[in-house]
Amino acid sequence: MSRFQVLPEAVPGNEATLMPCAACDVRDMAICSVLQGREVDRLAQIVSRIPLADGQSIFQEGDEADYVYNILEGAVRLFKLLPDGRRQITGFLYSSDFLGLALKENYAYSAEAVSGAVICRFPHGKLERLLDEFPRLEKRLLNEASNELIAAQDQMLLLGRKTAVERLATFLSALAQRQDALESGGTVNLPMTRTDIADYLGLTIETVSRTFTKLRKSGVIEVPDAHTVTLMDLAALRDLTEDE
Amino acid sequence: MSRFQVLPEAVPGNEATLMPCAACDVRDMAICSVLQGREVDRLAQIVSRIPLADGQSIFQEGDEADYVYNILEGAVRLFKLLPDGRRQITGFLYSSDFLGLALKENYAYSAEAVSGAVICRFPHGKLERLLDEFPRLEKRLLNEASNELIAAQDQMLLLGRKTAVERLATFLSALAQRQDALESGGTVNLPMTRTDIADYLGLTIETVSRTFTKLRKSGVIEVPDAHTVTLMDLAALRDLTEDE
DNA sequence: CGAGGGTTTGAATTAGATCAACTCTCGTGG
DNA sequence: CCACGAGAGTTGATCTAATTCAAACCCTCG
Repeated sequence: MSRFQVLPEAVPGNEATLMPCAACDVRDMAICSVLQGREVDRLAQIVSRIPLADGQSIFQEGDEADYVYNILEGAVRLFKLLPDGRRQITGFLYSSDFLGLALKENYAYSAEAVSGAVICRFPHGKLERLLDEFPRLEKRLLNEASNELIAAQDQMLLLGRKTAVERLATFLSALAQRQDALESGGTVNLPMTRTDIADYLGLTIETVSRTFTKLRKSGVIEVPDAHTVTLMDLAALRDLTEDE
Repeated sequence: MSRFQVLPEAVPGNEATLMPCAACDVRDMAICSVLQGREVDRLAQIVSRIPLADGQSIFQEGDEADYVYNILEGAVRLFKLLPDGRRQITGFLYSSDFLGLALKENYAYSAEAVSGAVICRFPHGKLERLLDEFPRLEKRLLNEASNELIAAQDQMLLLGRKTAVERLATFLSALAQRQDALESGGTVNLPMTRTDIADYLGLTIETVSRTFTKLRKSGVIEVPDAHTVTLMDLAALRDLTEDE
């Protein structure tokens, strides 16, 4: 993979490089995994690998939806803004996630790199044609959309009805799941800032900070640095989510 | 249609009746609209028309997802519960809406009739087979899922960042859209209770009631009865949503 | 060493929740 | 025909979880 790596100093220019999908890190996890043998060659011809600077915009709400993406590395945030600047982050994407499910002619939300993001870009129109050719790909997307919808409903429950402690516990618990930190003592990486977490959980940055402190003082987590959480008592954390 | 009408007194028994899709009220709006000519006959063989008593459960979160549905008449609510009873309504469905997009083996949420609901039931497995046969149907579902995801993100913005007035204005404005009440003076029907609205908007029933009063006193709406809203100033209502 | 993000902590404020009446239907039955 | 009760909605008084305002406290990096 490293020979396709675009060096950090190349980032500002934002140059895309062609990439043989066969060598891709997320080949077996992303939507591409439903393609077999030579089928991926078709994909390889239409994708570009794009490294992003932290904070860099991928697209903005309202832009023409010309491309869809796979996340190869790092983290990405999706969000919507109100005219006065209030922001709601509707999701974080990590490596192997697909970006571009919810779209019509234009993107319904904005997307930005959080940290260390490298993405794989597909022209939307060409992907549509591939969908007709490979029904398995379409099935996979429908399945992906179904998962997204379930996650969205969980998030609505969180935003509409959960307390600050329940929100943060749910967030950390889901991250732990995603990062296979499945037992106490495990460690979870938070690539995003407290402001991002606040805008994702429908809270203010101060409340997020205070809630971290509360969890820390109650012995459920430790926070060696702002972007690392050690799970001291995963069962207790799960209890705090109030999920069944 | 009337000859397929199951009379109200038959509701408690919940009996399903076969139904020729050709005569269906929502034939041209629901997902069925992508099927042509004789294709719908295949559908007709696997569907049942089921009238529901108000408040009746369609399925519960965790149930095996054996069926998917179209709403033929009336309104349906989808919701999730926390163990202590807090409820978040994740959406209302109305006639021609599809129910069953977000599912794996089991339903991820519960569904109940709100009022006057009549639904059309498909065995999940048989629909899956139809999907393979009619790619257009699958495309339509993917498109439907995309719309749902966009709506879900709007709702996250509402729940995470909007004030009570903004939430109610957004809700009423969306209902007006759906019911083609596109100008001031138009009237909107609210099939659900204040409790339902509260659980949808992430508020309490008292706050919903006070917010209705506020909108009424400011001359934006009139409320002839609890289930009817007259739009006195649709532009002002739209402004209050804070959407662009 | 000093500047500027990002984060934490404290004190004061407030939007919305909670608690508590009270009203308005509407259906039931004496 | 009217009394009654139950469910749904409204309104008022009080409370509180989270926000807002304010001030430090890191770090890292030039």
